[in-house]
Amino acid sequence: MQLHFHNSLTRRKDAFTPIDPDHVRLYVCGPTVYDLAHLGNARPVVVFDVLSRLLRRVYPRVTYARNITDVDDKINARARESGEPIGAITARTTADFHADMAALNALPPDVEPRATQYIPQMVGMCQRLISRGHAYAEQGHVLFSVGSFPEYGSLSGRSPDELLAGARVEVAPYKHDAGDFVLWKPSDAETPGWDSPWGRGRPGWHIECSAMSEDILGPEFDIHGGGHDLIFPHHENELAQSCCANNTKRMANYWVHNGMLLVDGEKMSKSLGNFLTVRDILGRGAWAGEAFRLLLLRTHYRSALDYSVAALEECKAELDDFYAMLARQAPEARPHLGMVNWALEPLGDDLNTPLALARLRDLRTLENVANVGGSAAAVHARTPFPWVPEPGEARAAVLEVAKVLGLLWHDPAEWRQGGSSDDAAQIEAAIAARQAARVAKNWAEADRIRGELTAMGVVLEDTGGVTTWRRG
RNA sequence: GGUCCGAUGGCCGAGUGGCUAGGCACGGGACUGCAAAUCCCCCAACGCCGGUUCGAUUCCGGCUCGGACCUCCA
Repeated sequence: MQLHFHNSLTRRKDAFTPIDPDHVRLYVCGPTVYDLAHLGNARPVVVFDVLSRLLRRVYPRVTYARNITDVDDKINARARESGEPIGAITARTTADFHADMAALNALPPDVEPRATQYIPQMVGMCQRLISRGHAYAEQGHVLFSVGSFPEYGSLSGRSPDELLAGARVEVAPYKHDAGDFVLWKPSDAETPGWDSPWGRGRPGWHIECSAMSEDILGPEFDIHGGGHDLIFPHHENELAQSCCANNTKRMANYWVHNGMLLVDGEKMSKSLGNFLTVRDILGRGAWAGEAFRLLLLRTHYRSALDYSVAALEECKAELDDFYAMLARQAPEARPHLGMVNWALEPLGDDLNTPLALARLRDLRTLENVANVGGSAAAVHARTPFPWVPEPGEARAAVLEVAKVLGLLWHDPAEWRQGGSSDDAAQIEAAIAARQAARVAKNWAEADRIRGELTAMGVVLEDTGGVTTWRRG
């Protein structure tokens, strides 16, 4: 399967050619751990989770690295405000992040480096940059010299002149040039710091990503991912730091950026204060994590996505339909490789998850038709050939495709009947009583029992002579 | 102000130089004792103005509106 990705470097969709086809290397910018993850933070995690699953399906070996930034002035500020020690803040927030992302079924990356473990590498990178003439030390700071790197601005499509013209901050006195950015900065006694050739200090502009990606993936790797808002200055600076320190051309060959999550048409961000945490969503019920994951995947990753509760509930209803199919008895079967590949094919075209989901629905319809009856003429018109599966075959294909999307991981019975499960026996007894009434053609009694169950929030489904139930 | 991205039916959302996805909602039907579940059918769209073309929702230009970035940001 030939993959294609939109590459921010070239601003077009490029065929993906790994540096080493036997080992694909992916780096994604992870969280700064000072607060709970909000919905916007979850988007890149889920998007690149699908990307990494796809890569693993296509290539024999994939290394996916995603950092934890646990040294940052936002963390320092939070510690000052709350009085909580920095280490406690970062440890707790990291654990919360892991739990929240697991609830979205995002697999852990292969490597999850922490900035505090890479201070020597960052210092070393600063030294290399200075010795190569790309950085200078001034008043305890180390600054990157933008003028030393003619390609600066190529990722974000800006010329250095434009960048200076648009600069809206005052130029610090220790900068030789207004566009220069801080790689290392001094720490006072109250601020965390490490010894360095320039005195006690701490990392500046996300040099940790450059140091860690080089250490783990090498000076040049395949894909660098993150949110669209990171292109400038974050990734532009990373690229400059890494290329100049390592004397390489690109750092990463493909730069992949996800669009922003919006709420009421505006970016969800901590600085705007309009954010909802992942935990807020998860609190809506056991279904909410998967519903939110589906919500993220039903829009193409590069588009803006406007969050709403109505959309989340629509996703829940759609998952109900999938789990209704999965809960039905069907023989074990092997997935039909041709149909699975047909459904997954859109993912190779710049991760077109909405189209893959449309095909997943078609596979669901085929299973329903095989199981419950009906016609699938409309589906057959779309599929590569009119596949008429035996019961269980399309179901197996659905699960295979869902694995790459990271969906449908719940137990179907648990999804449908979970929650307050202590009344399950009572419900089963009522269903048996109703069935007896139906056999006796005592419709009034059968409907009375069904009415009682409806009042309890239980929905009956009499499919194929078998009565199953779910919570409505 | 500069750079970039987007605008598709009631809502969400793919895609394509002609054959015009999919979902939700609405309406109709099949099935069912009645429902539910399931299946089928129907519905309706490409922001505005020009240009290129036999033909434009798709390509080009302009405009309007929305969003992102311009040294905190996923």
